[in-house]
Amino acid sequence: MRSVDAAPEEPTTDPTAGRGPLVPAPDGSTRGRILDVAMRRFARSGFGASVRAIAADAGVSPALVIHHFGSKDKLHAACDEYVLAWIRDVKRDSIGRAAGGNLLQVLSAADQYAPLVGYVLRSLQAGGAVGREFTEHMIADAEVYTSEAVRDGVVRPSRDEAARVRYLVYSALGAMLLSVTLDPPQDAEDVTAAMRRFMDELYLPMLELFTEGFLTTRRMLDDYLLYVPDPPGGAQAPTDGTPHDHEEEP
Amino acid sequence: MRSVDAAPEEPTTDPTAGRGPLVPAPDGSTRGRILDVAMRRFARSGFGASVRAIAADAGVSPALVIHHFGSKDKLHAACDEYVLAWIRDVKRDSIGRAAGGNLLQVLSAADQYAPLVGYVLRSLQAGGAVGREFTEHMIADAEVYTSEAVRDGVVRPSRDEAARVRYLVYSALGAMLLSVTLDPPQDAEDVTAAMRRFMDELYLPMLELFTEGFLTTRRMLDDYLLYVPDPPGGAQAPTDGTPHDHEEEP
DNA sequence: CAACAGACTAAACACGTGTTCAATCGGCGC
DNA sequence: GCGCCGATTGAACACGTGTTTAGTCTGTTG
Repeated sequence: MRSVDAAPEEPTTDPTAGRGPLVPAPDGSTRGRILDVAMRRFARSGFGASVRAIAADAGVSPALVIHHFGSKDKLHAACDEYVLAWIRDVKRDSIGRAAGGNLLQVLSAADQYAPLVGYVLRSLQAGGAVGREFTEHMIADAEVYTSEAVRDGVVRPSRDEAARVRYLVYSALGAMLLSVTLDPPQDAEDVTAAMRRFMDELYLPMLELFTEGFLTTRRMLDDYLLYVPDPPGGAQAPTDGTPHDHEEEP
Repeated sequence: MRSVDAAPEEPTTDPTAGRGPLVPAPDGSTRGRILDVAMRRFARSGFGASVRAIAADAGVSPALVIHHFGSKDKLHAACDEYVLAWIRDVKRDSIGRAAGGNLLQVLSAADQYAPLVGYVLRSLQAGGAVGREFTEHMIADAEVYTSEAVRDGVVRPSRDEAARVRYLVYSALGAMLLSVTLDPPQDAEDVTAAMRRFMDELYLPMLELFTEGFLTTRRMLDDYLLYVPDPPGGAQAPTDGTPHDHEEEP
């Protein structure tokens, strides 16, 4: 019997409610519910969250979560799989609609993804498997998008496409991570709001940098290219042949 | 950023080679020794390191470190002060020599700073006071340097200088943090080596982006500038929260 | 019904943690 | 000598942790 004398919280239930799409409805099983609240608790409090806290969230005894998952580490691993599957779903769906572009934007756009985003950030912070895999996903996607954009002529080619993509993803992801780490939202559920705020504030400088650059002179780049053995890829970049509007201010 | 304007010789320059005054010599006192090893242990193992481990490193009993510092939290605070003072010293010294430029570069150049760098990274990771203050230092410095560079005509002006500086610092710091988090050096003492490797690998795309930009068309930037209330001109901060949420294009 | 299986729990176990306590040791002033 | 005080310690305390154990309950199957 699940009388559970004191279950003060767990207002977050109502699993199959008229929620938006793409939130995995936990099946009726207790195991599924534990998995769901564990993932949310990890997202909110970090992976140091105690088994007892998770059990309380789910309204069960600590022994039961061990009974179902074997150990806390295995529960952690199960949560990792859970959010990776969730991410795959979101990605597949966002490919369907023309949204395409940036997974980060899609995720931060809807509050329903707050636990997902929180979990990913926690994993990035801890150097966990989910963080690593998420980064690889983003790099792989960005590689496709940039190569298309280069082909279409809206993005400049690079002397080392792989390195550029890695740099861009690391910068974007790292800046975001640093921002929410140094200035965390008081209500831990508002991580998506914090991300939107971050984007709103820093979108202009990013756009400026991407279209106008930062330096006015090519000297640093040319000097670097001069004395450094050229990078691996055979991809050549414009030396002077491709004229750019770069030369003056509007 | 490595300044390449000089002759094409590898950075054997190493502005701090052969001298040691920039690593604070712990005074003879046991308390000083404990503080020093505690800071190093925190840098190597994170702030979850146990008092017992620190005591073992210092060759004393756990009770003694509590006796000298009152509690683990106070020891943590003392370590924060310790590394902040250290950073101030490094900065003051690096201003003396023409190195000037980037604190990150100076710090990652010399292995003697490995504990300092490690500690700062741990603090950034944990959202601690040192991380926050270090970021503010970097932003303040970058503001000075960029304004000088803009005045000298080697850097383009921005529509929002403060936001740009913040964006650049967050990107650089965040990318670095993410890199060492996702791919940590096995020997935790080699964090400076990992940073140098990171810089070597990603310096080209950064330089490319800074001098040539990323996009070939101004459309995105112009569109953004069109429908967004123009950002404060006089180095002002963004207006407030929720200024212009979702709009639809006409 | 009896028997088995699995969900579930209360209580305890084993361990690591930060911290405290009482007691030494060693030097310095009187 | 005495007395005092800080440095230093081994042992314990109080607590939180993940996990185990023994047991109860419920449902299903023969």
